[in-house]
Amino acid sequence: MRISGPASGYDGIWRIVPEDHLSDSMDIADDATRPVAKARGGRTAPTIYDIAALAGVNPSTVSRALSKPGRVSATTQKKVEDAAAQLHYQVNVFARALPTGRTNTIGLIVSDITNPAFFEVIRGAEAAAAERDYTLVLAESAESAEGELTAAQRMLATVDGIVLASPRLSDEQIRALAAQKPAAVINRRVEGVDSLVADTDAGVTDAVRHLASLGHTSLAYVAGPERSWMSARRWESIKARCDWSGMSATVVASGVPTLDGGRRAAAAVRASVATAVFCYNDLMAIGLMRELQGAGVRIPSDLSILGFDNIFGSDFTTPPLSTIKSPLRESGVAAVQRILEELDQPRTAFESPSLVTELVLRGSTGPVGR
Amino acid sequence: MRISGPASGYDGIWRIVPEDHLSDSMDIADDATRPVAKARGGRTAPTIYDIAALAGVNPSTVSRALSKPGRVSATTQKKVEDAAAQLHYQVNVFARALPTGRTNTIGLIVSDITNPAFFEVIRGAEAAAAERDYTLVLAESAESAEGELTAAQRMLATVDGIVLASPRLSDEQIRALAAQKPAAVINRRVEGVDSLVADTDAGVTDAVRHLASLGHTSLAYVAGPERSWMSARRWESIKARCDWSGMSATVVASGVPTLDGGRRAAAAVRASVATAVFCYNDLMAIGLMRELQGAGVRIPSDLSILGFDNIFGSDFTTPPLSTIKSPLRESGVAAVQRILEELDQPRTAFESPSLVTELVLRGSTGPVGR
DNA sequence: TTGTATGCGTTATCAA
DNA sequence: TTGATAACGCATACAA
Repeated sequence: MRISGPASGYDGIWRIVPEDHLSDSMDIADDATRPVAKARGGRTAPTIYDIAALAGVNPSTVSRALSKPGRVSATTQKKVEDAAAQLHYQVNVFARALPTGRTNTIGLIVSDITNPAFFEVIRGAEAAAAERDYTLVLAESAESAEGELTAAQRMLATVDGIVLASPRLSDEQIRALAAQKPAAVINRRVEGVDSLVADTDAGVTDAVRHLASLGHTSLAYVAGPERSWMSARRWESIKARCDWSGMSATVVASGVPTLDGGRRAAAAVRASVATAVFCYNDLMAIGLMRELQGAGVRIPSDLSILGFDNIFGSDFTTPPLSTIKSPLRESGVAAVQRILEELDQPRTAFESPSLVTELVLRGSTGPVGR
Repeated sequence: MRISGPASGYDGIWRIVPEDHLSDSMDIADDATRPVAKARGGRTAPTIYDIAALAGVNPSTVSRALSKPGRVSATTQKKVEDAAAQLHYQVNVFARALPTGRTNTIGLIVSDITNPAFFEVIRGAEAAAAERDYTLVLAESAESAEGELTAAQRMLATVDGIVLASPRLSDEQIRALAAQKPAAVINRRVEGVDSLVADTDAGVTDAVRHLASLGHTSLAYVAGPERSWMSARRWESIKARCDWSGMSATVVASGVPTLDGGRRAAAAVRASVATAVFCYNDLMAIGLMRELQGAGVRIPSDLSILGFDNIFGSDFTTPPLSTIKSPLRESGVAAVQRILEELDQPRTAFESPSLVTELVLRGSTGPVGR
């Protein structure tokens, strides 16, 4: 059991501060030396008491003026704002969080911070949060369900709501998390929890049709992690489409959704009869392609390869990777917007936005060889 | 001027939560439903008062037992810990930060969260922070000096120390920041501020020697942002080495340190007489290479290209990029360790660790053509 | 070693 | 509309 104390005060949290989109409303650029609470020089930050004294009103009035505009007369509102500006007042987030429990912060947990697939999810979520003056809080679970749960649990103590991107947790665990604070899940459907899931069928249908037109009749799927809901969905979608088209499809391997996972699937892929292979994501597709090319396999003439997501770098390869693009940014935006909605008025009905995938044809797919 | 209030409560901060390295000391994996402060169900988190009541001691004793081990008798220490464990107690970070001003948090500002070059800096910094039970806080400045200053300024209010990676700020601004709380700078030398800078000469020397042995006599350098201290350093290093070797070297362009910045430098590179070109970073090198290849230039037979950093994806290209690897992770680790040192005992002398670059030869460099 | 009392900066409740 | 005052949870100076 974890207890507090210096040796366990670490809550495993990183934070990221993007450029302030409200910069037009500030002028601190010429003054990097105004006081910060408990700063080095011993100077202390101005409080609402200082503002109150300067404006000639009560501190509680200052609090109202600054946090609940409209609950105070126009004249005192101005007096307070002027005084606050003059003192370079900045609210103490700790003091505010203490009585309210609110931090104007939303958590986002991704499984791997170095996976470019999450770039856009993060940026989308950040933009949606910033739009409403909220702060985004990221978590990395290192592809481990256990790490994910502890990260989420800790995060929950300091955020107003939480977004889980491609979680590895069980449905039950996710529901338990969602019971505590507003939550949303990306890339996975969980009964009873607001879920943002892209329609993979659209992209897969186009991809299979494309492969069929190229003469392929035997496909393979290099699966992602066993616990990945989305990996299962992608396989289902591929299988269904192949059945419909009269093509054969098999799962050849399963592993970590990284470059290395893709490399390790190379042997199994070569052993199969497939002439075209889908990979769970672009990272695996690139790893597979490079491993195969190293062994003399020509892409796409000997084998066609397709990925999912369309990440940074997927067009660096030779040939550039054909892939099924996911609405990553849109998912991040929608998830945060949903949390914000719940925060504004709890218990409103969730209406999932339409999120569609799209086939991006580049060079790694071609006519069936020989 | 910025004032507090709901419409401006956003402090532009994201947070990232990595897997907890202390997971062996906890057992919450089977219990995702214990109370969180101000949770949905209305349940409230246990406080030191609850622990005090259960252990039969005073709350202040609980506080001491949990935050300053050794200042309390062994028996009460155990009583308190047991009670805390039984209640699943988790310290309220806001309440702790209020009187102390300490958050056990260290800030890190990078210019672009999607630049893979920062992956290792981030992971290194995170690891060093986690090692000491500190939390890492990230900031993105979007390559803008102004955004960087506001991000840093805000971050300063909630962290114990700050790390600036490749900052675009002026030396003066950086010093002003460092005057407020412990600070460290990565990839740049700032007088009066602890700086972590890799020795570029080592890698450059090897690279120029390598190019000379391949018959090159005329080099070019595609510079990074004008305000980039490191870009200037790299150019100096290249120029000095070329002078020494009797080779000519020119700066052909300057721009944003991204794929696009590299692409835009293509025309200038073609117009130059150089047969080998260094780029400020791998991102630019890849952008340049792809743009050139699209125009029919063969790499490396028509032109040799070198990058800096050795980022994710730099080996995806054809040919794979030759580059000068930077000690990214080590820089992140060292910067955080330095901050921690300052926090432990202020005003200790700073001893910079040795950080060396290294030439990584791949396929983008070859014998001078024709 | 432990208990008492007070402060940290803000919000919220209640009167005026 | 505004002012006085009591939480919020923890740390700490001081007293015992």
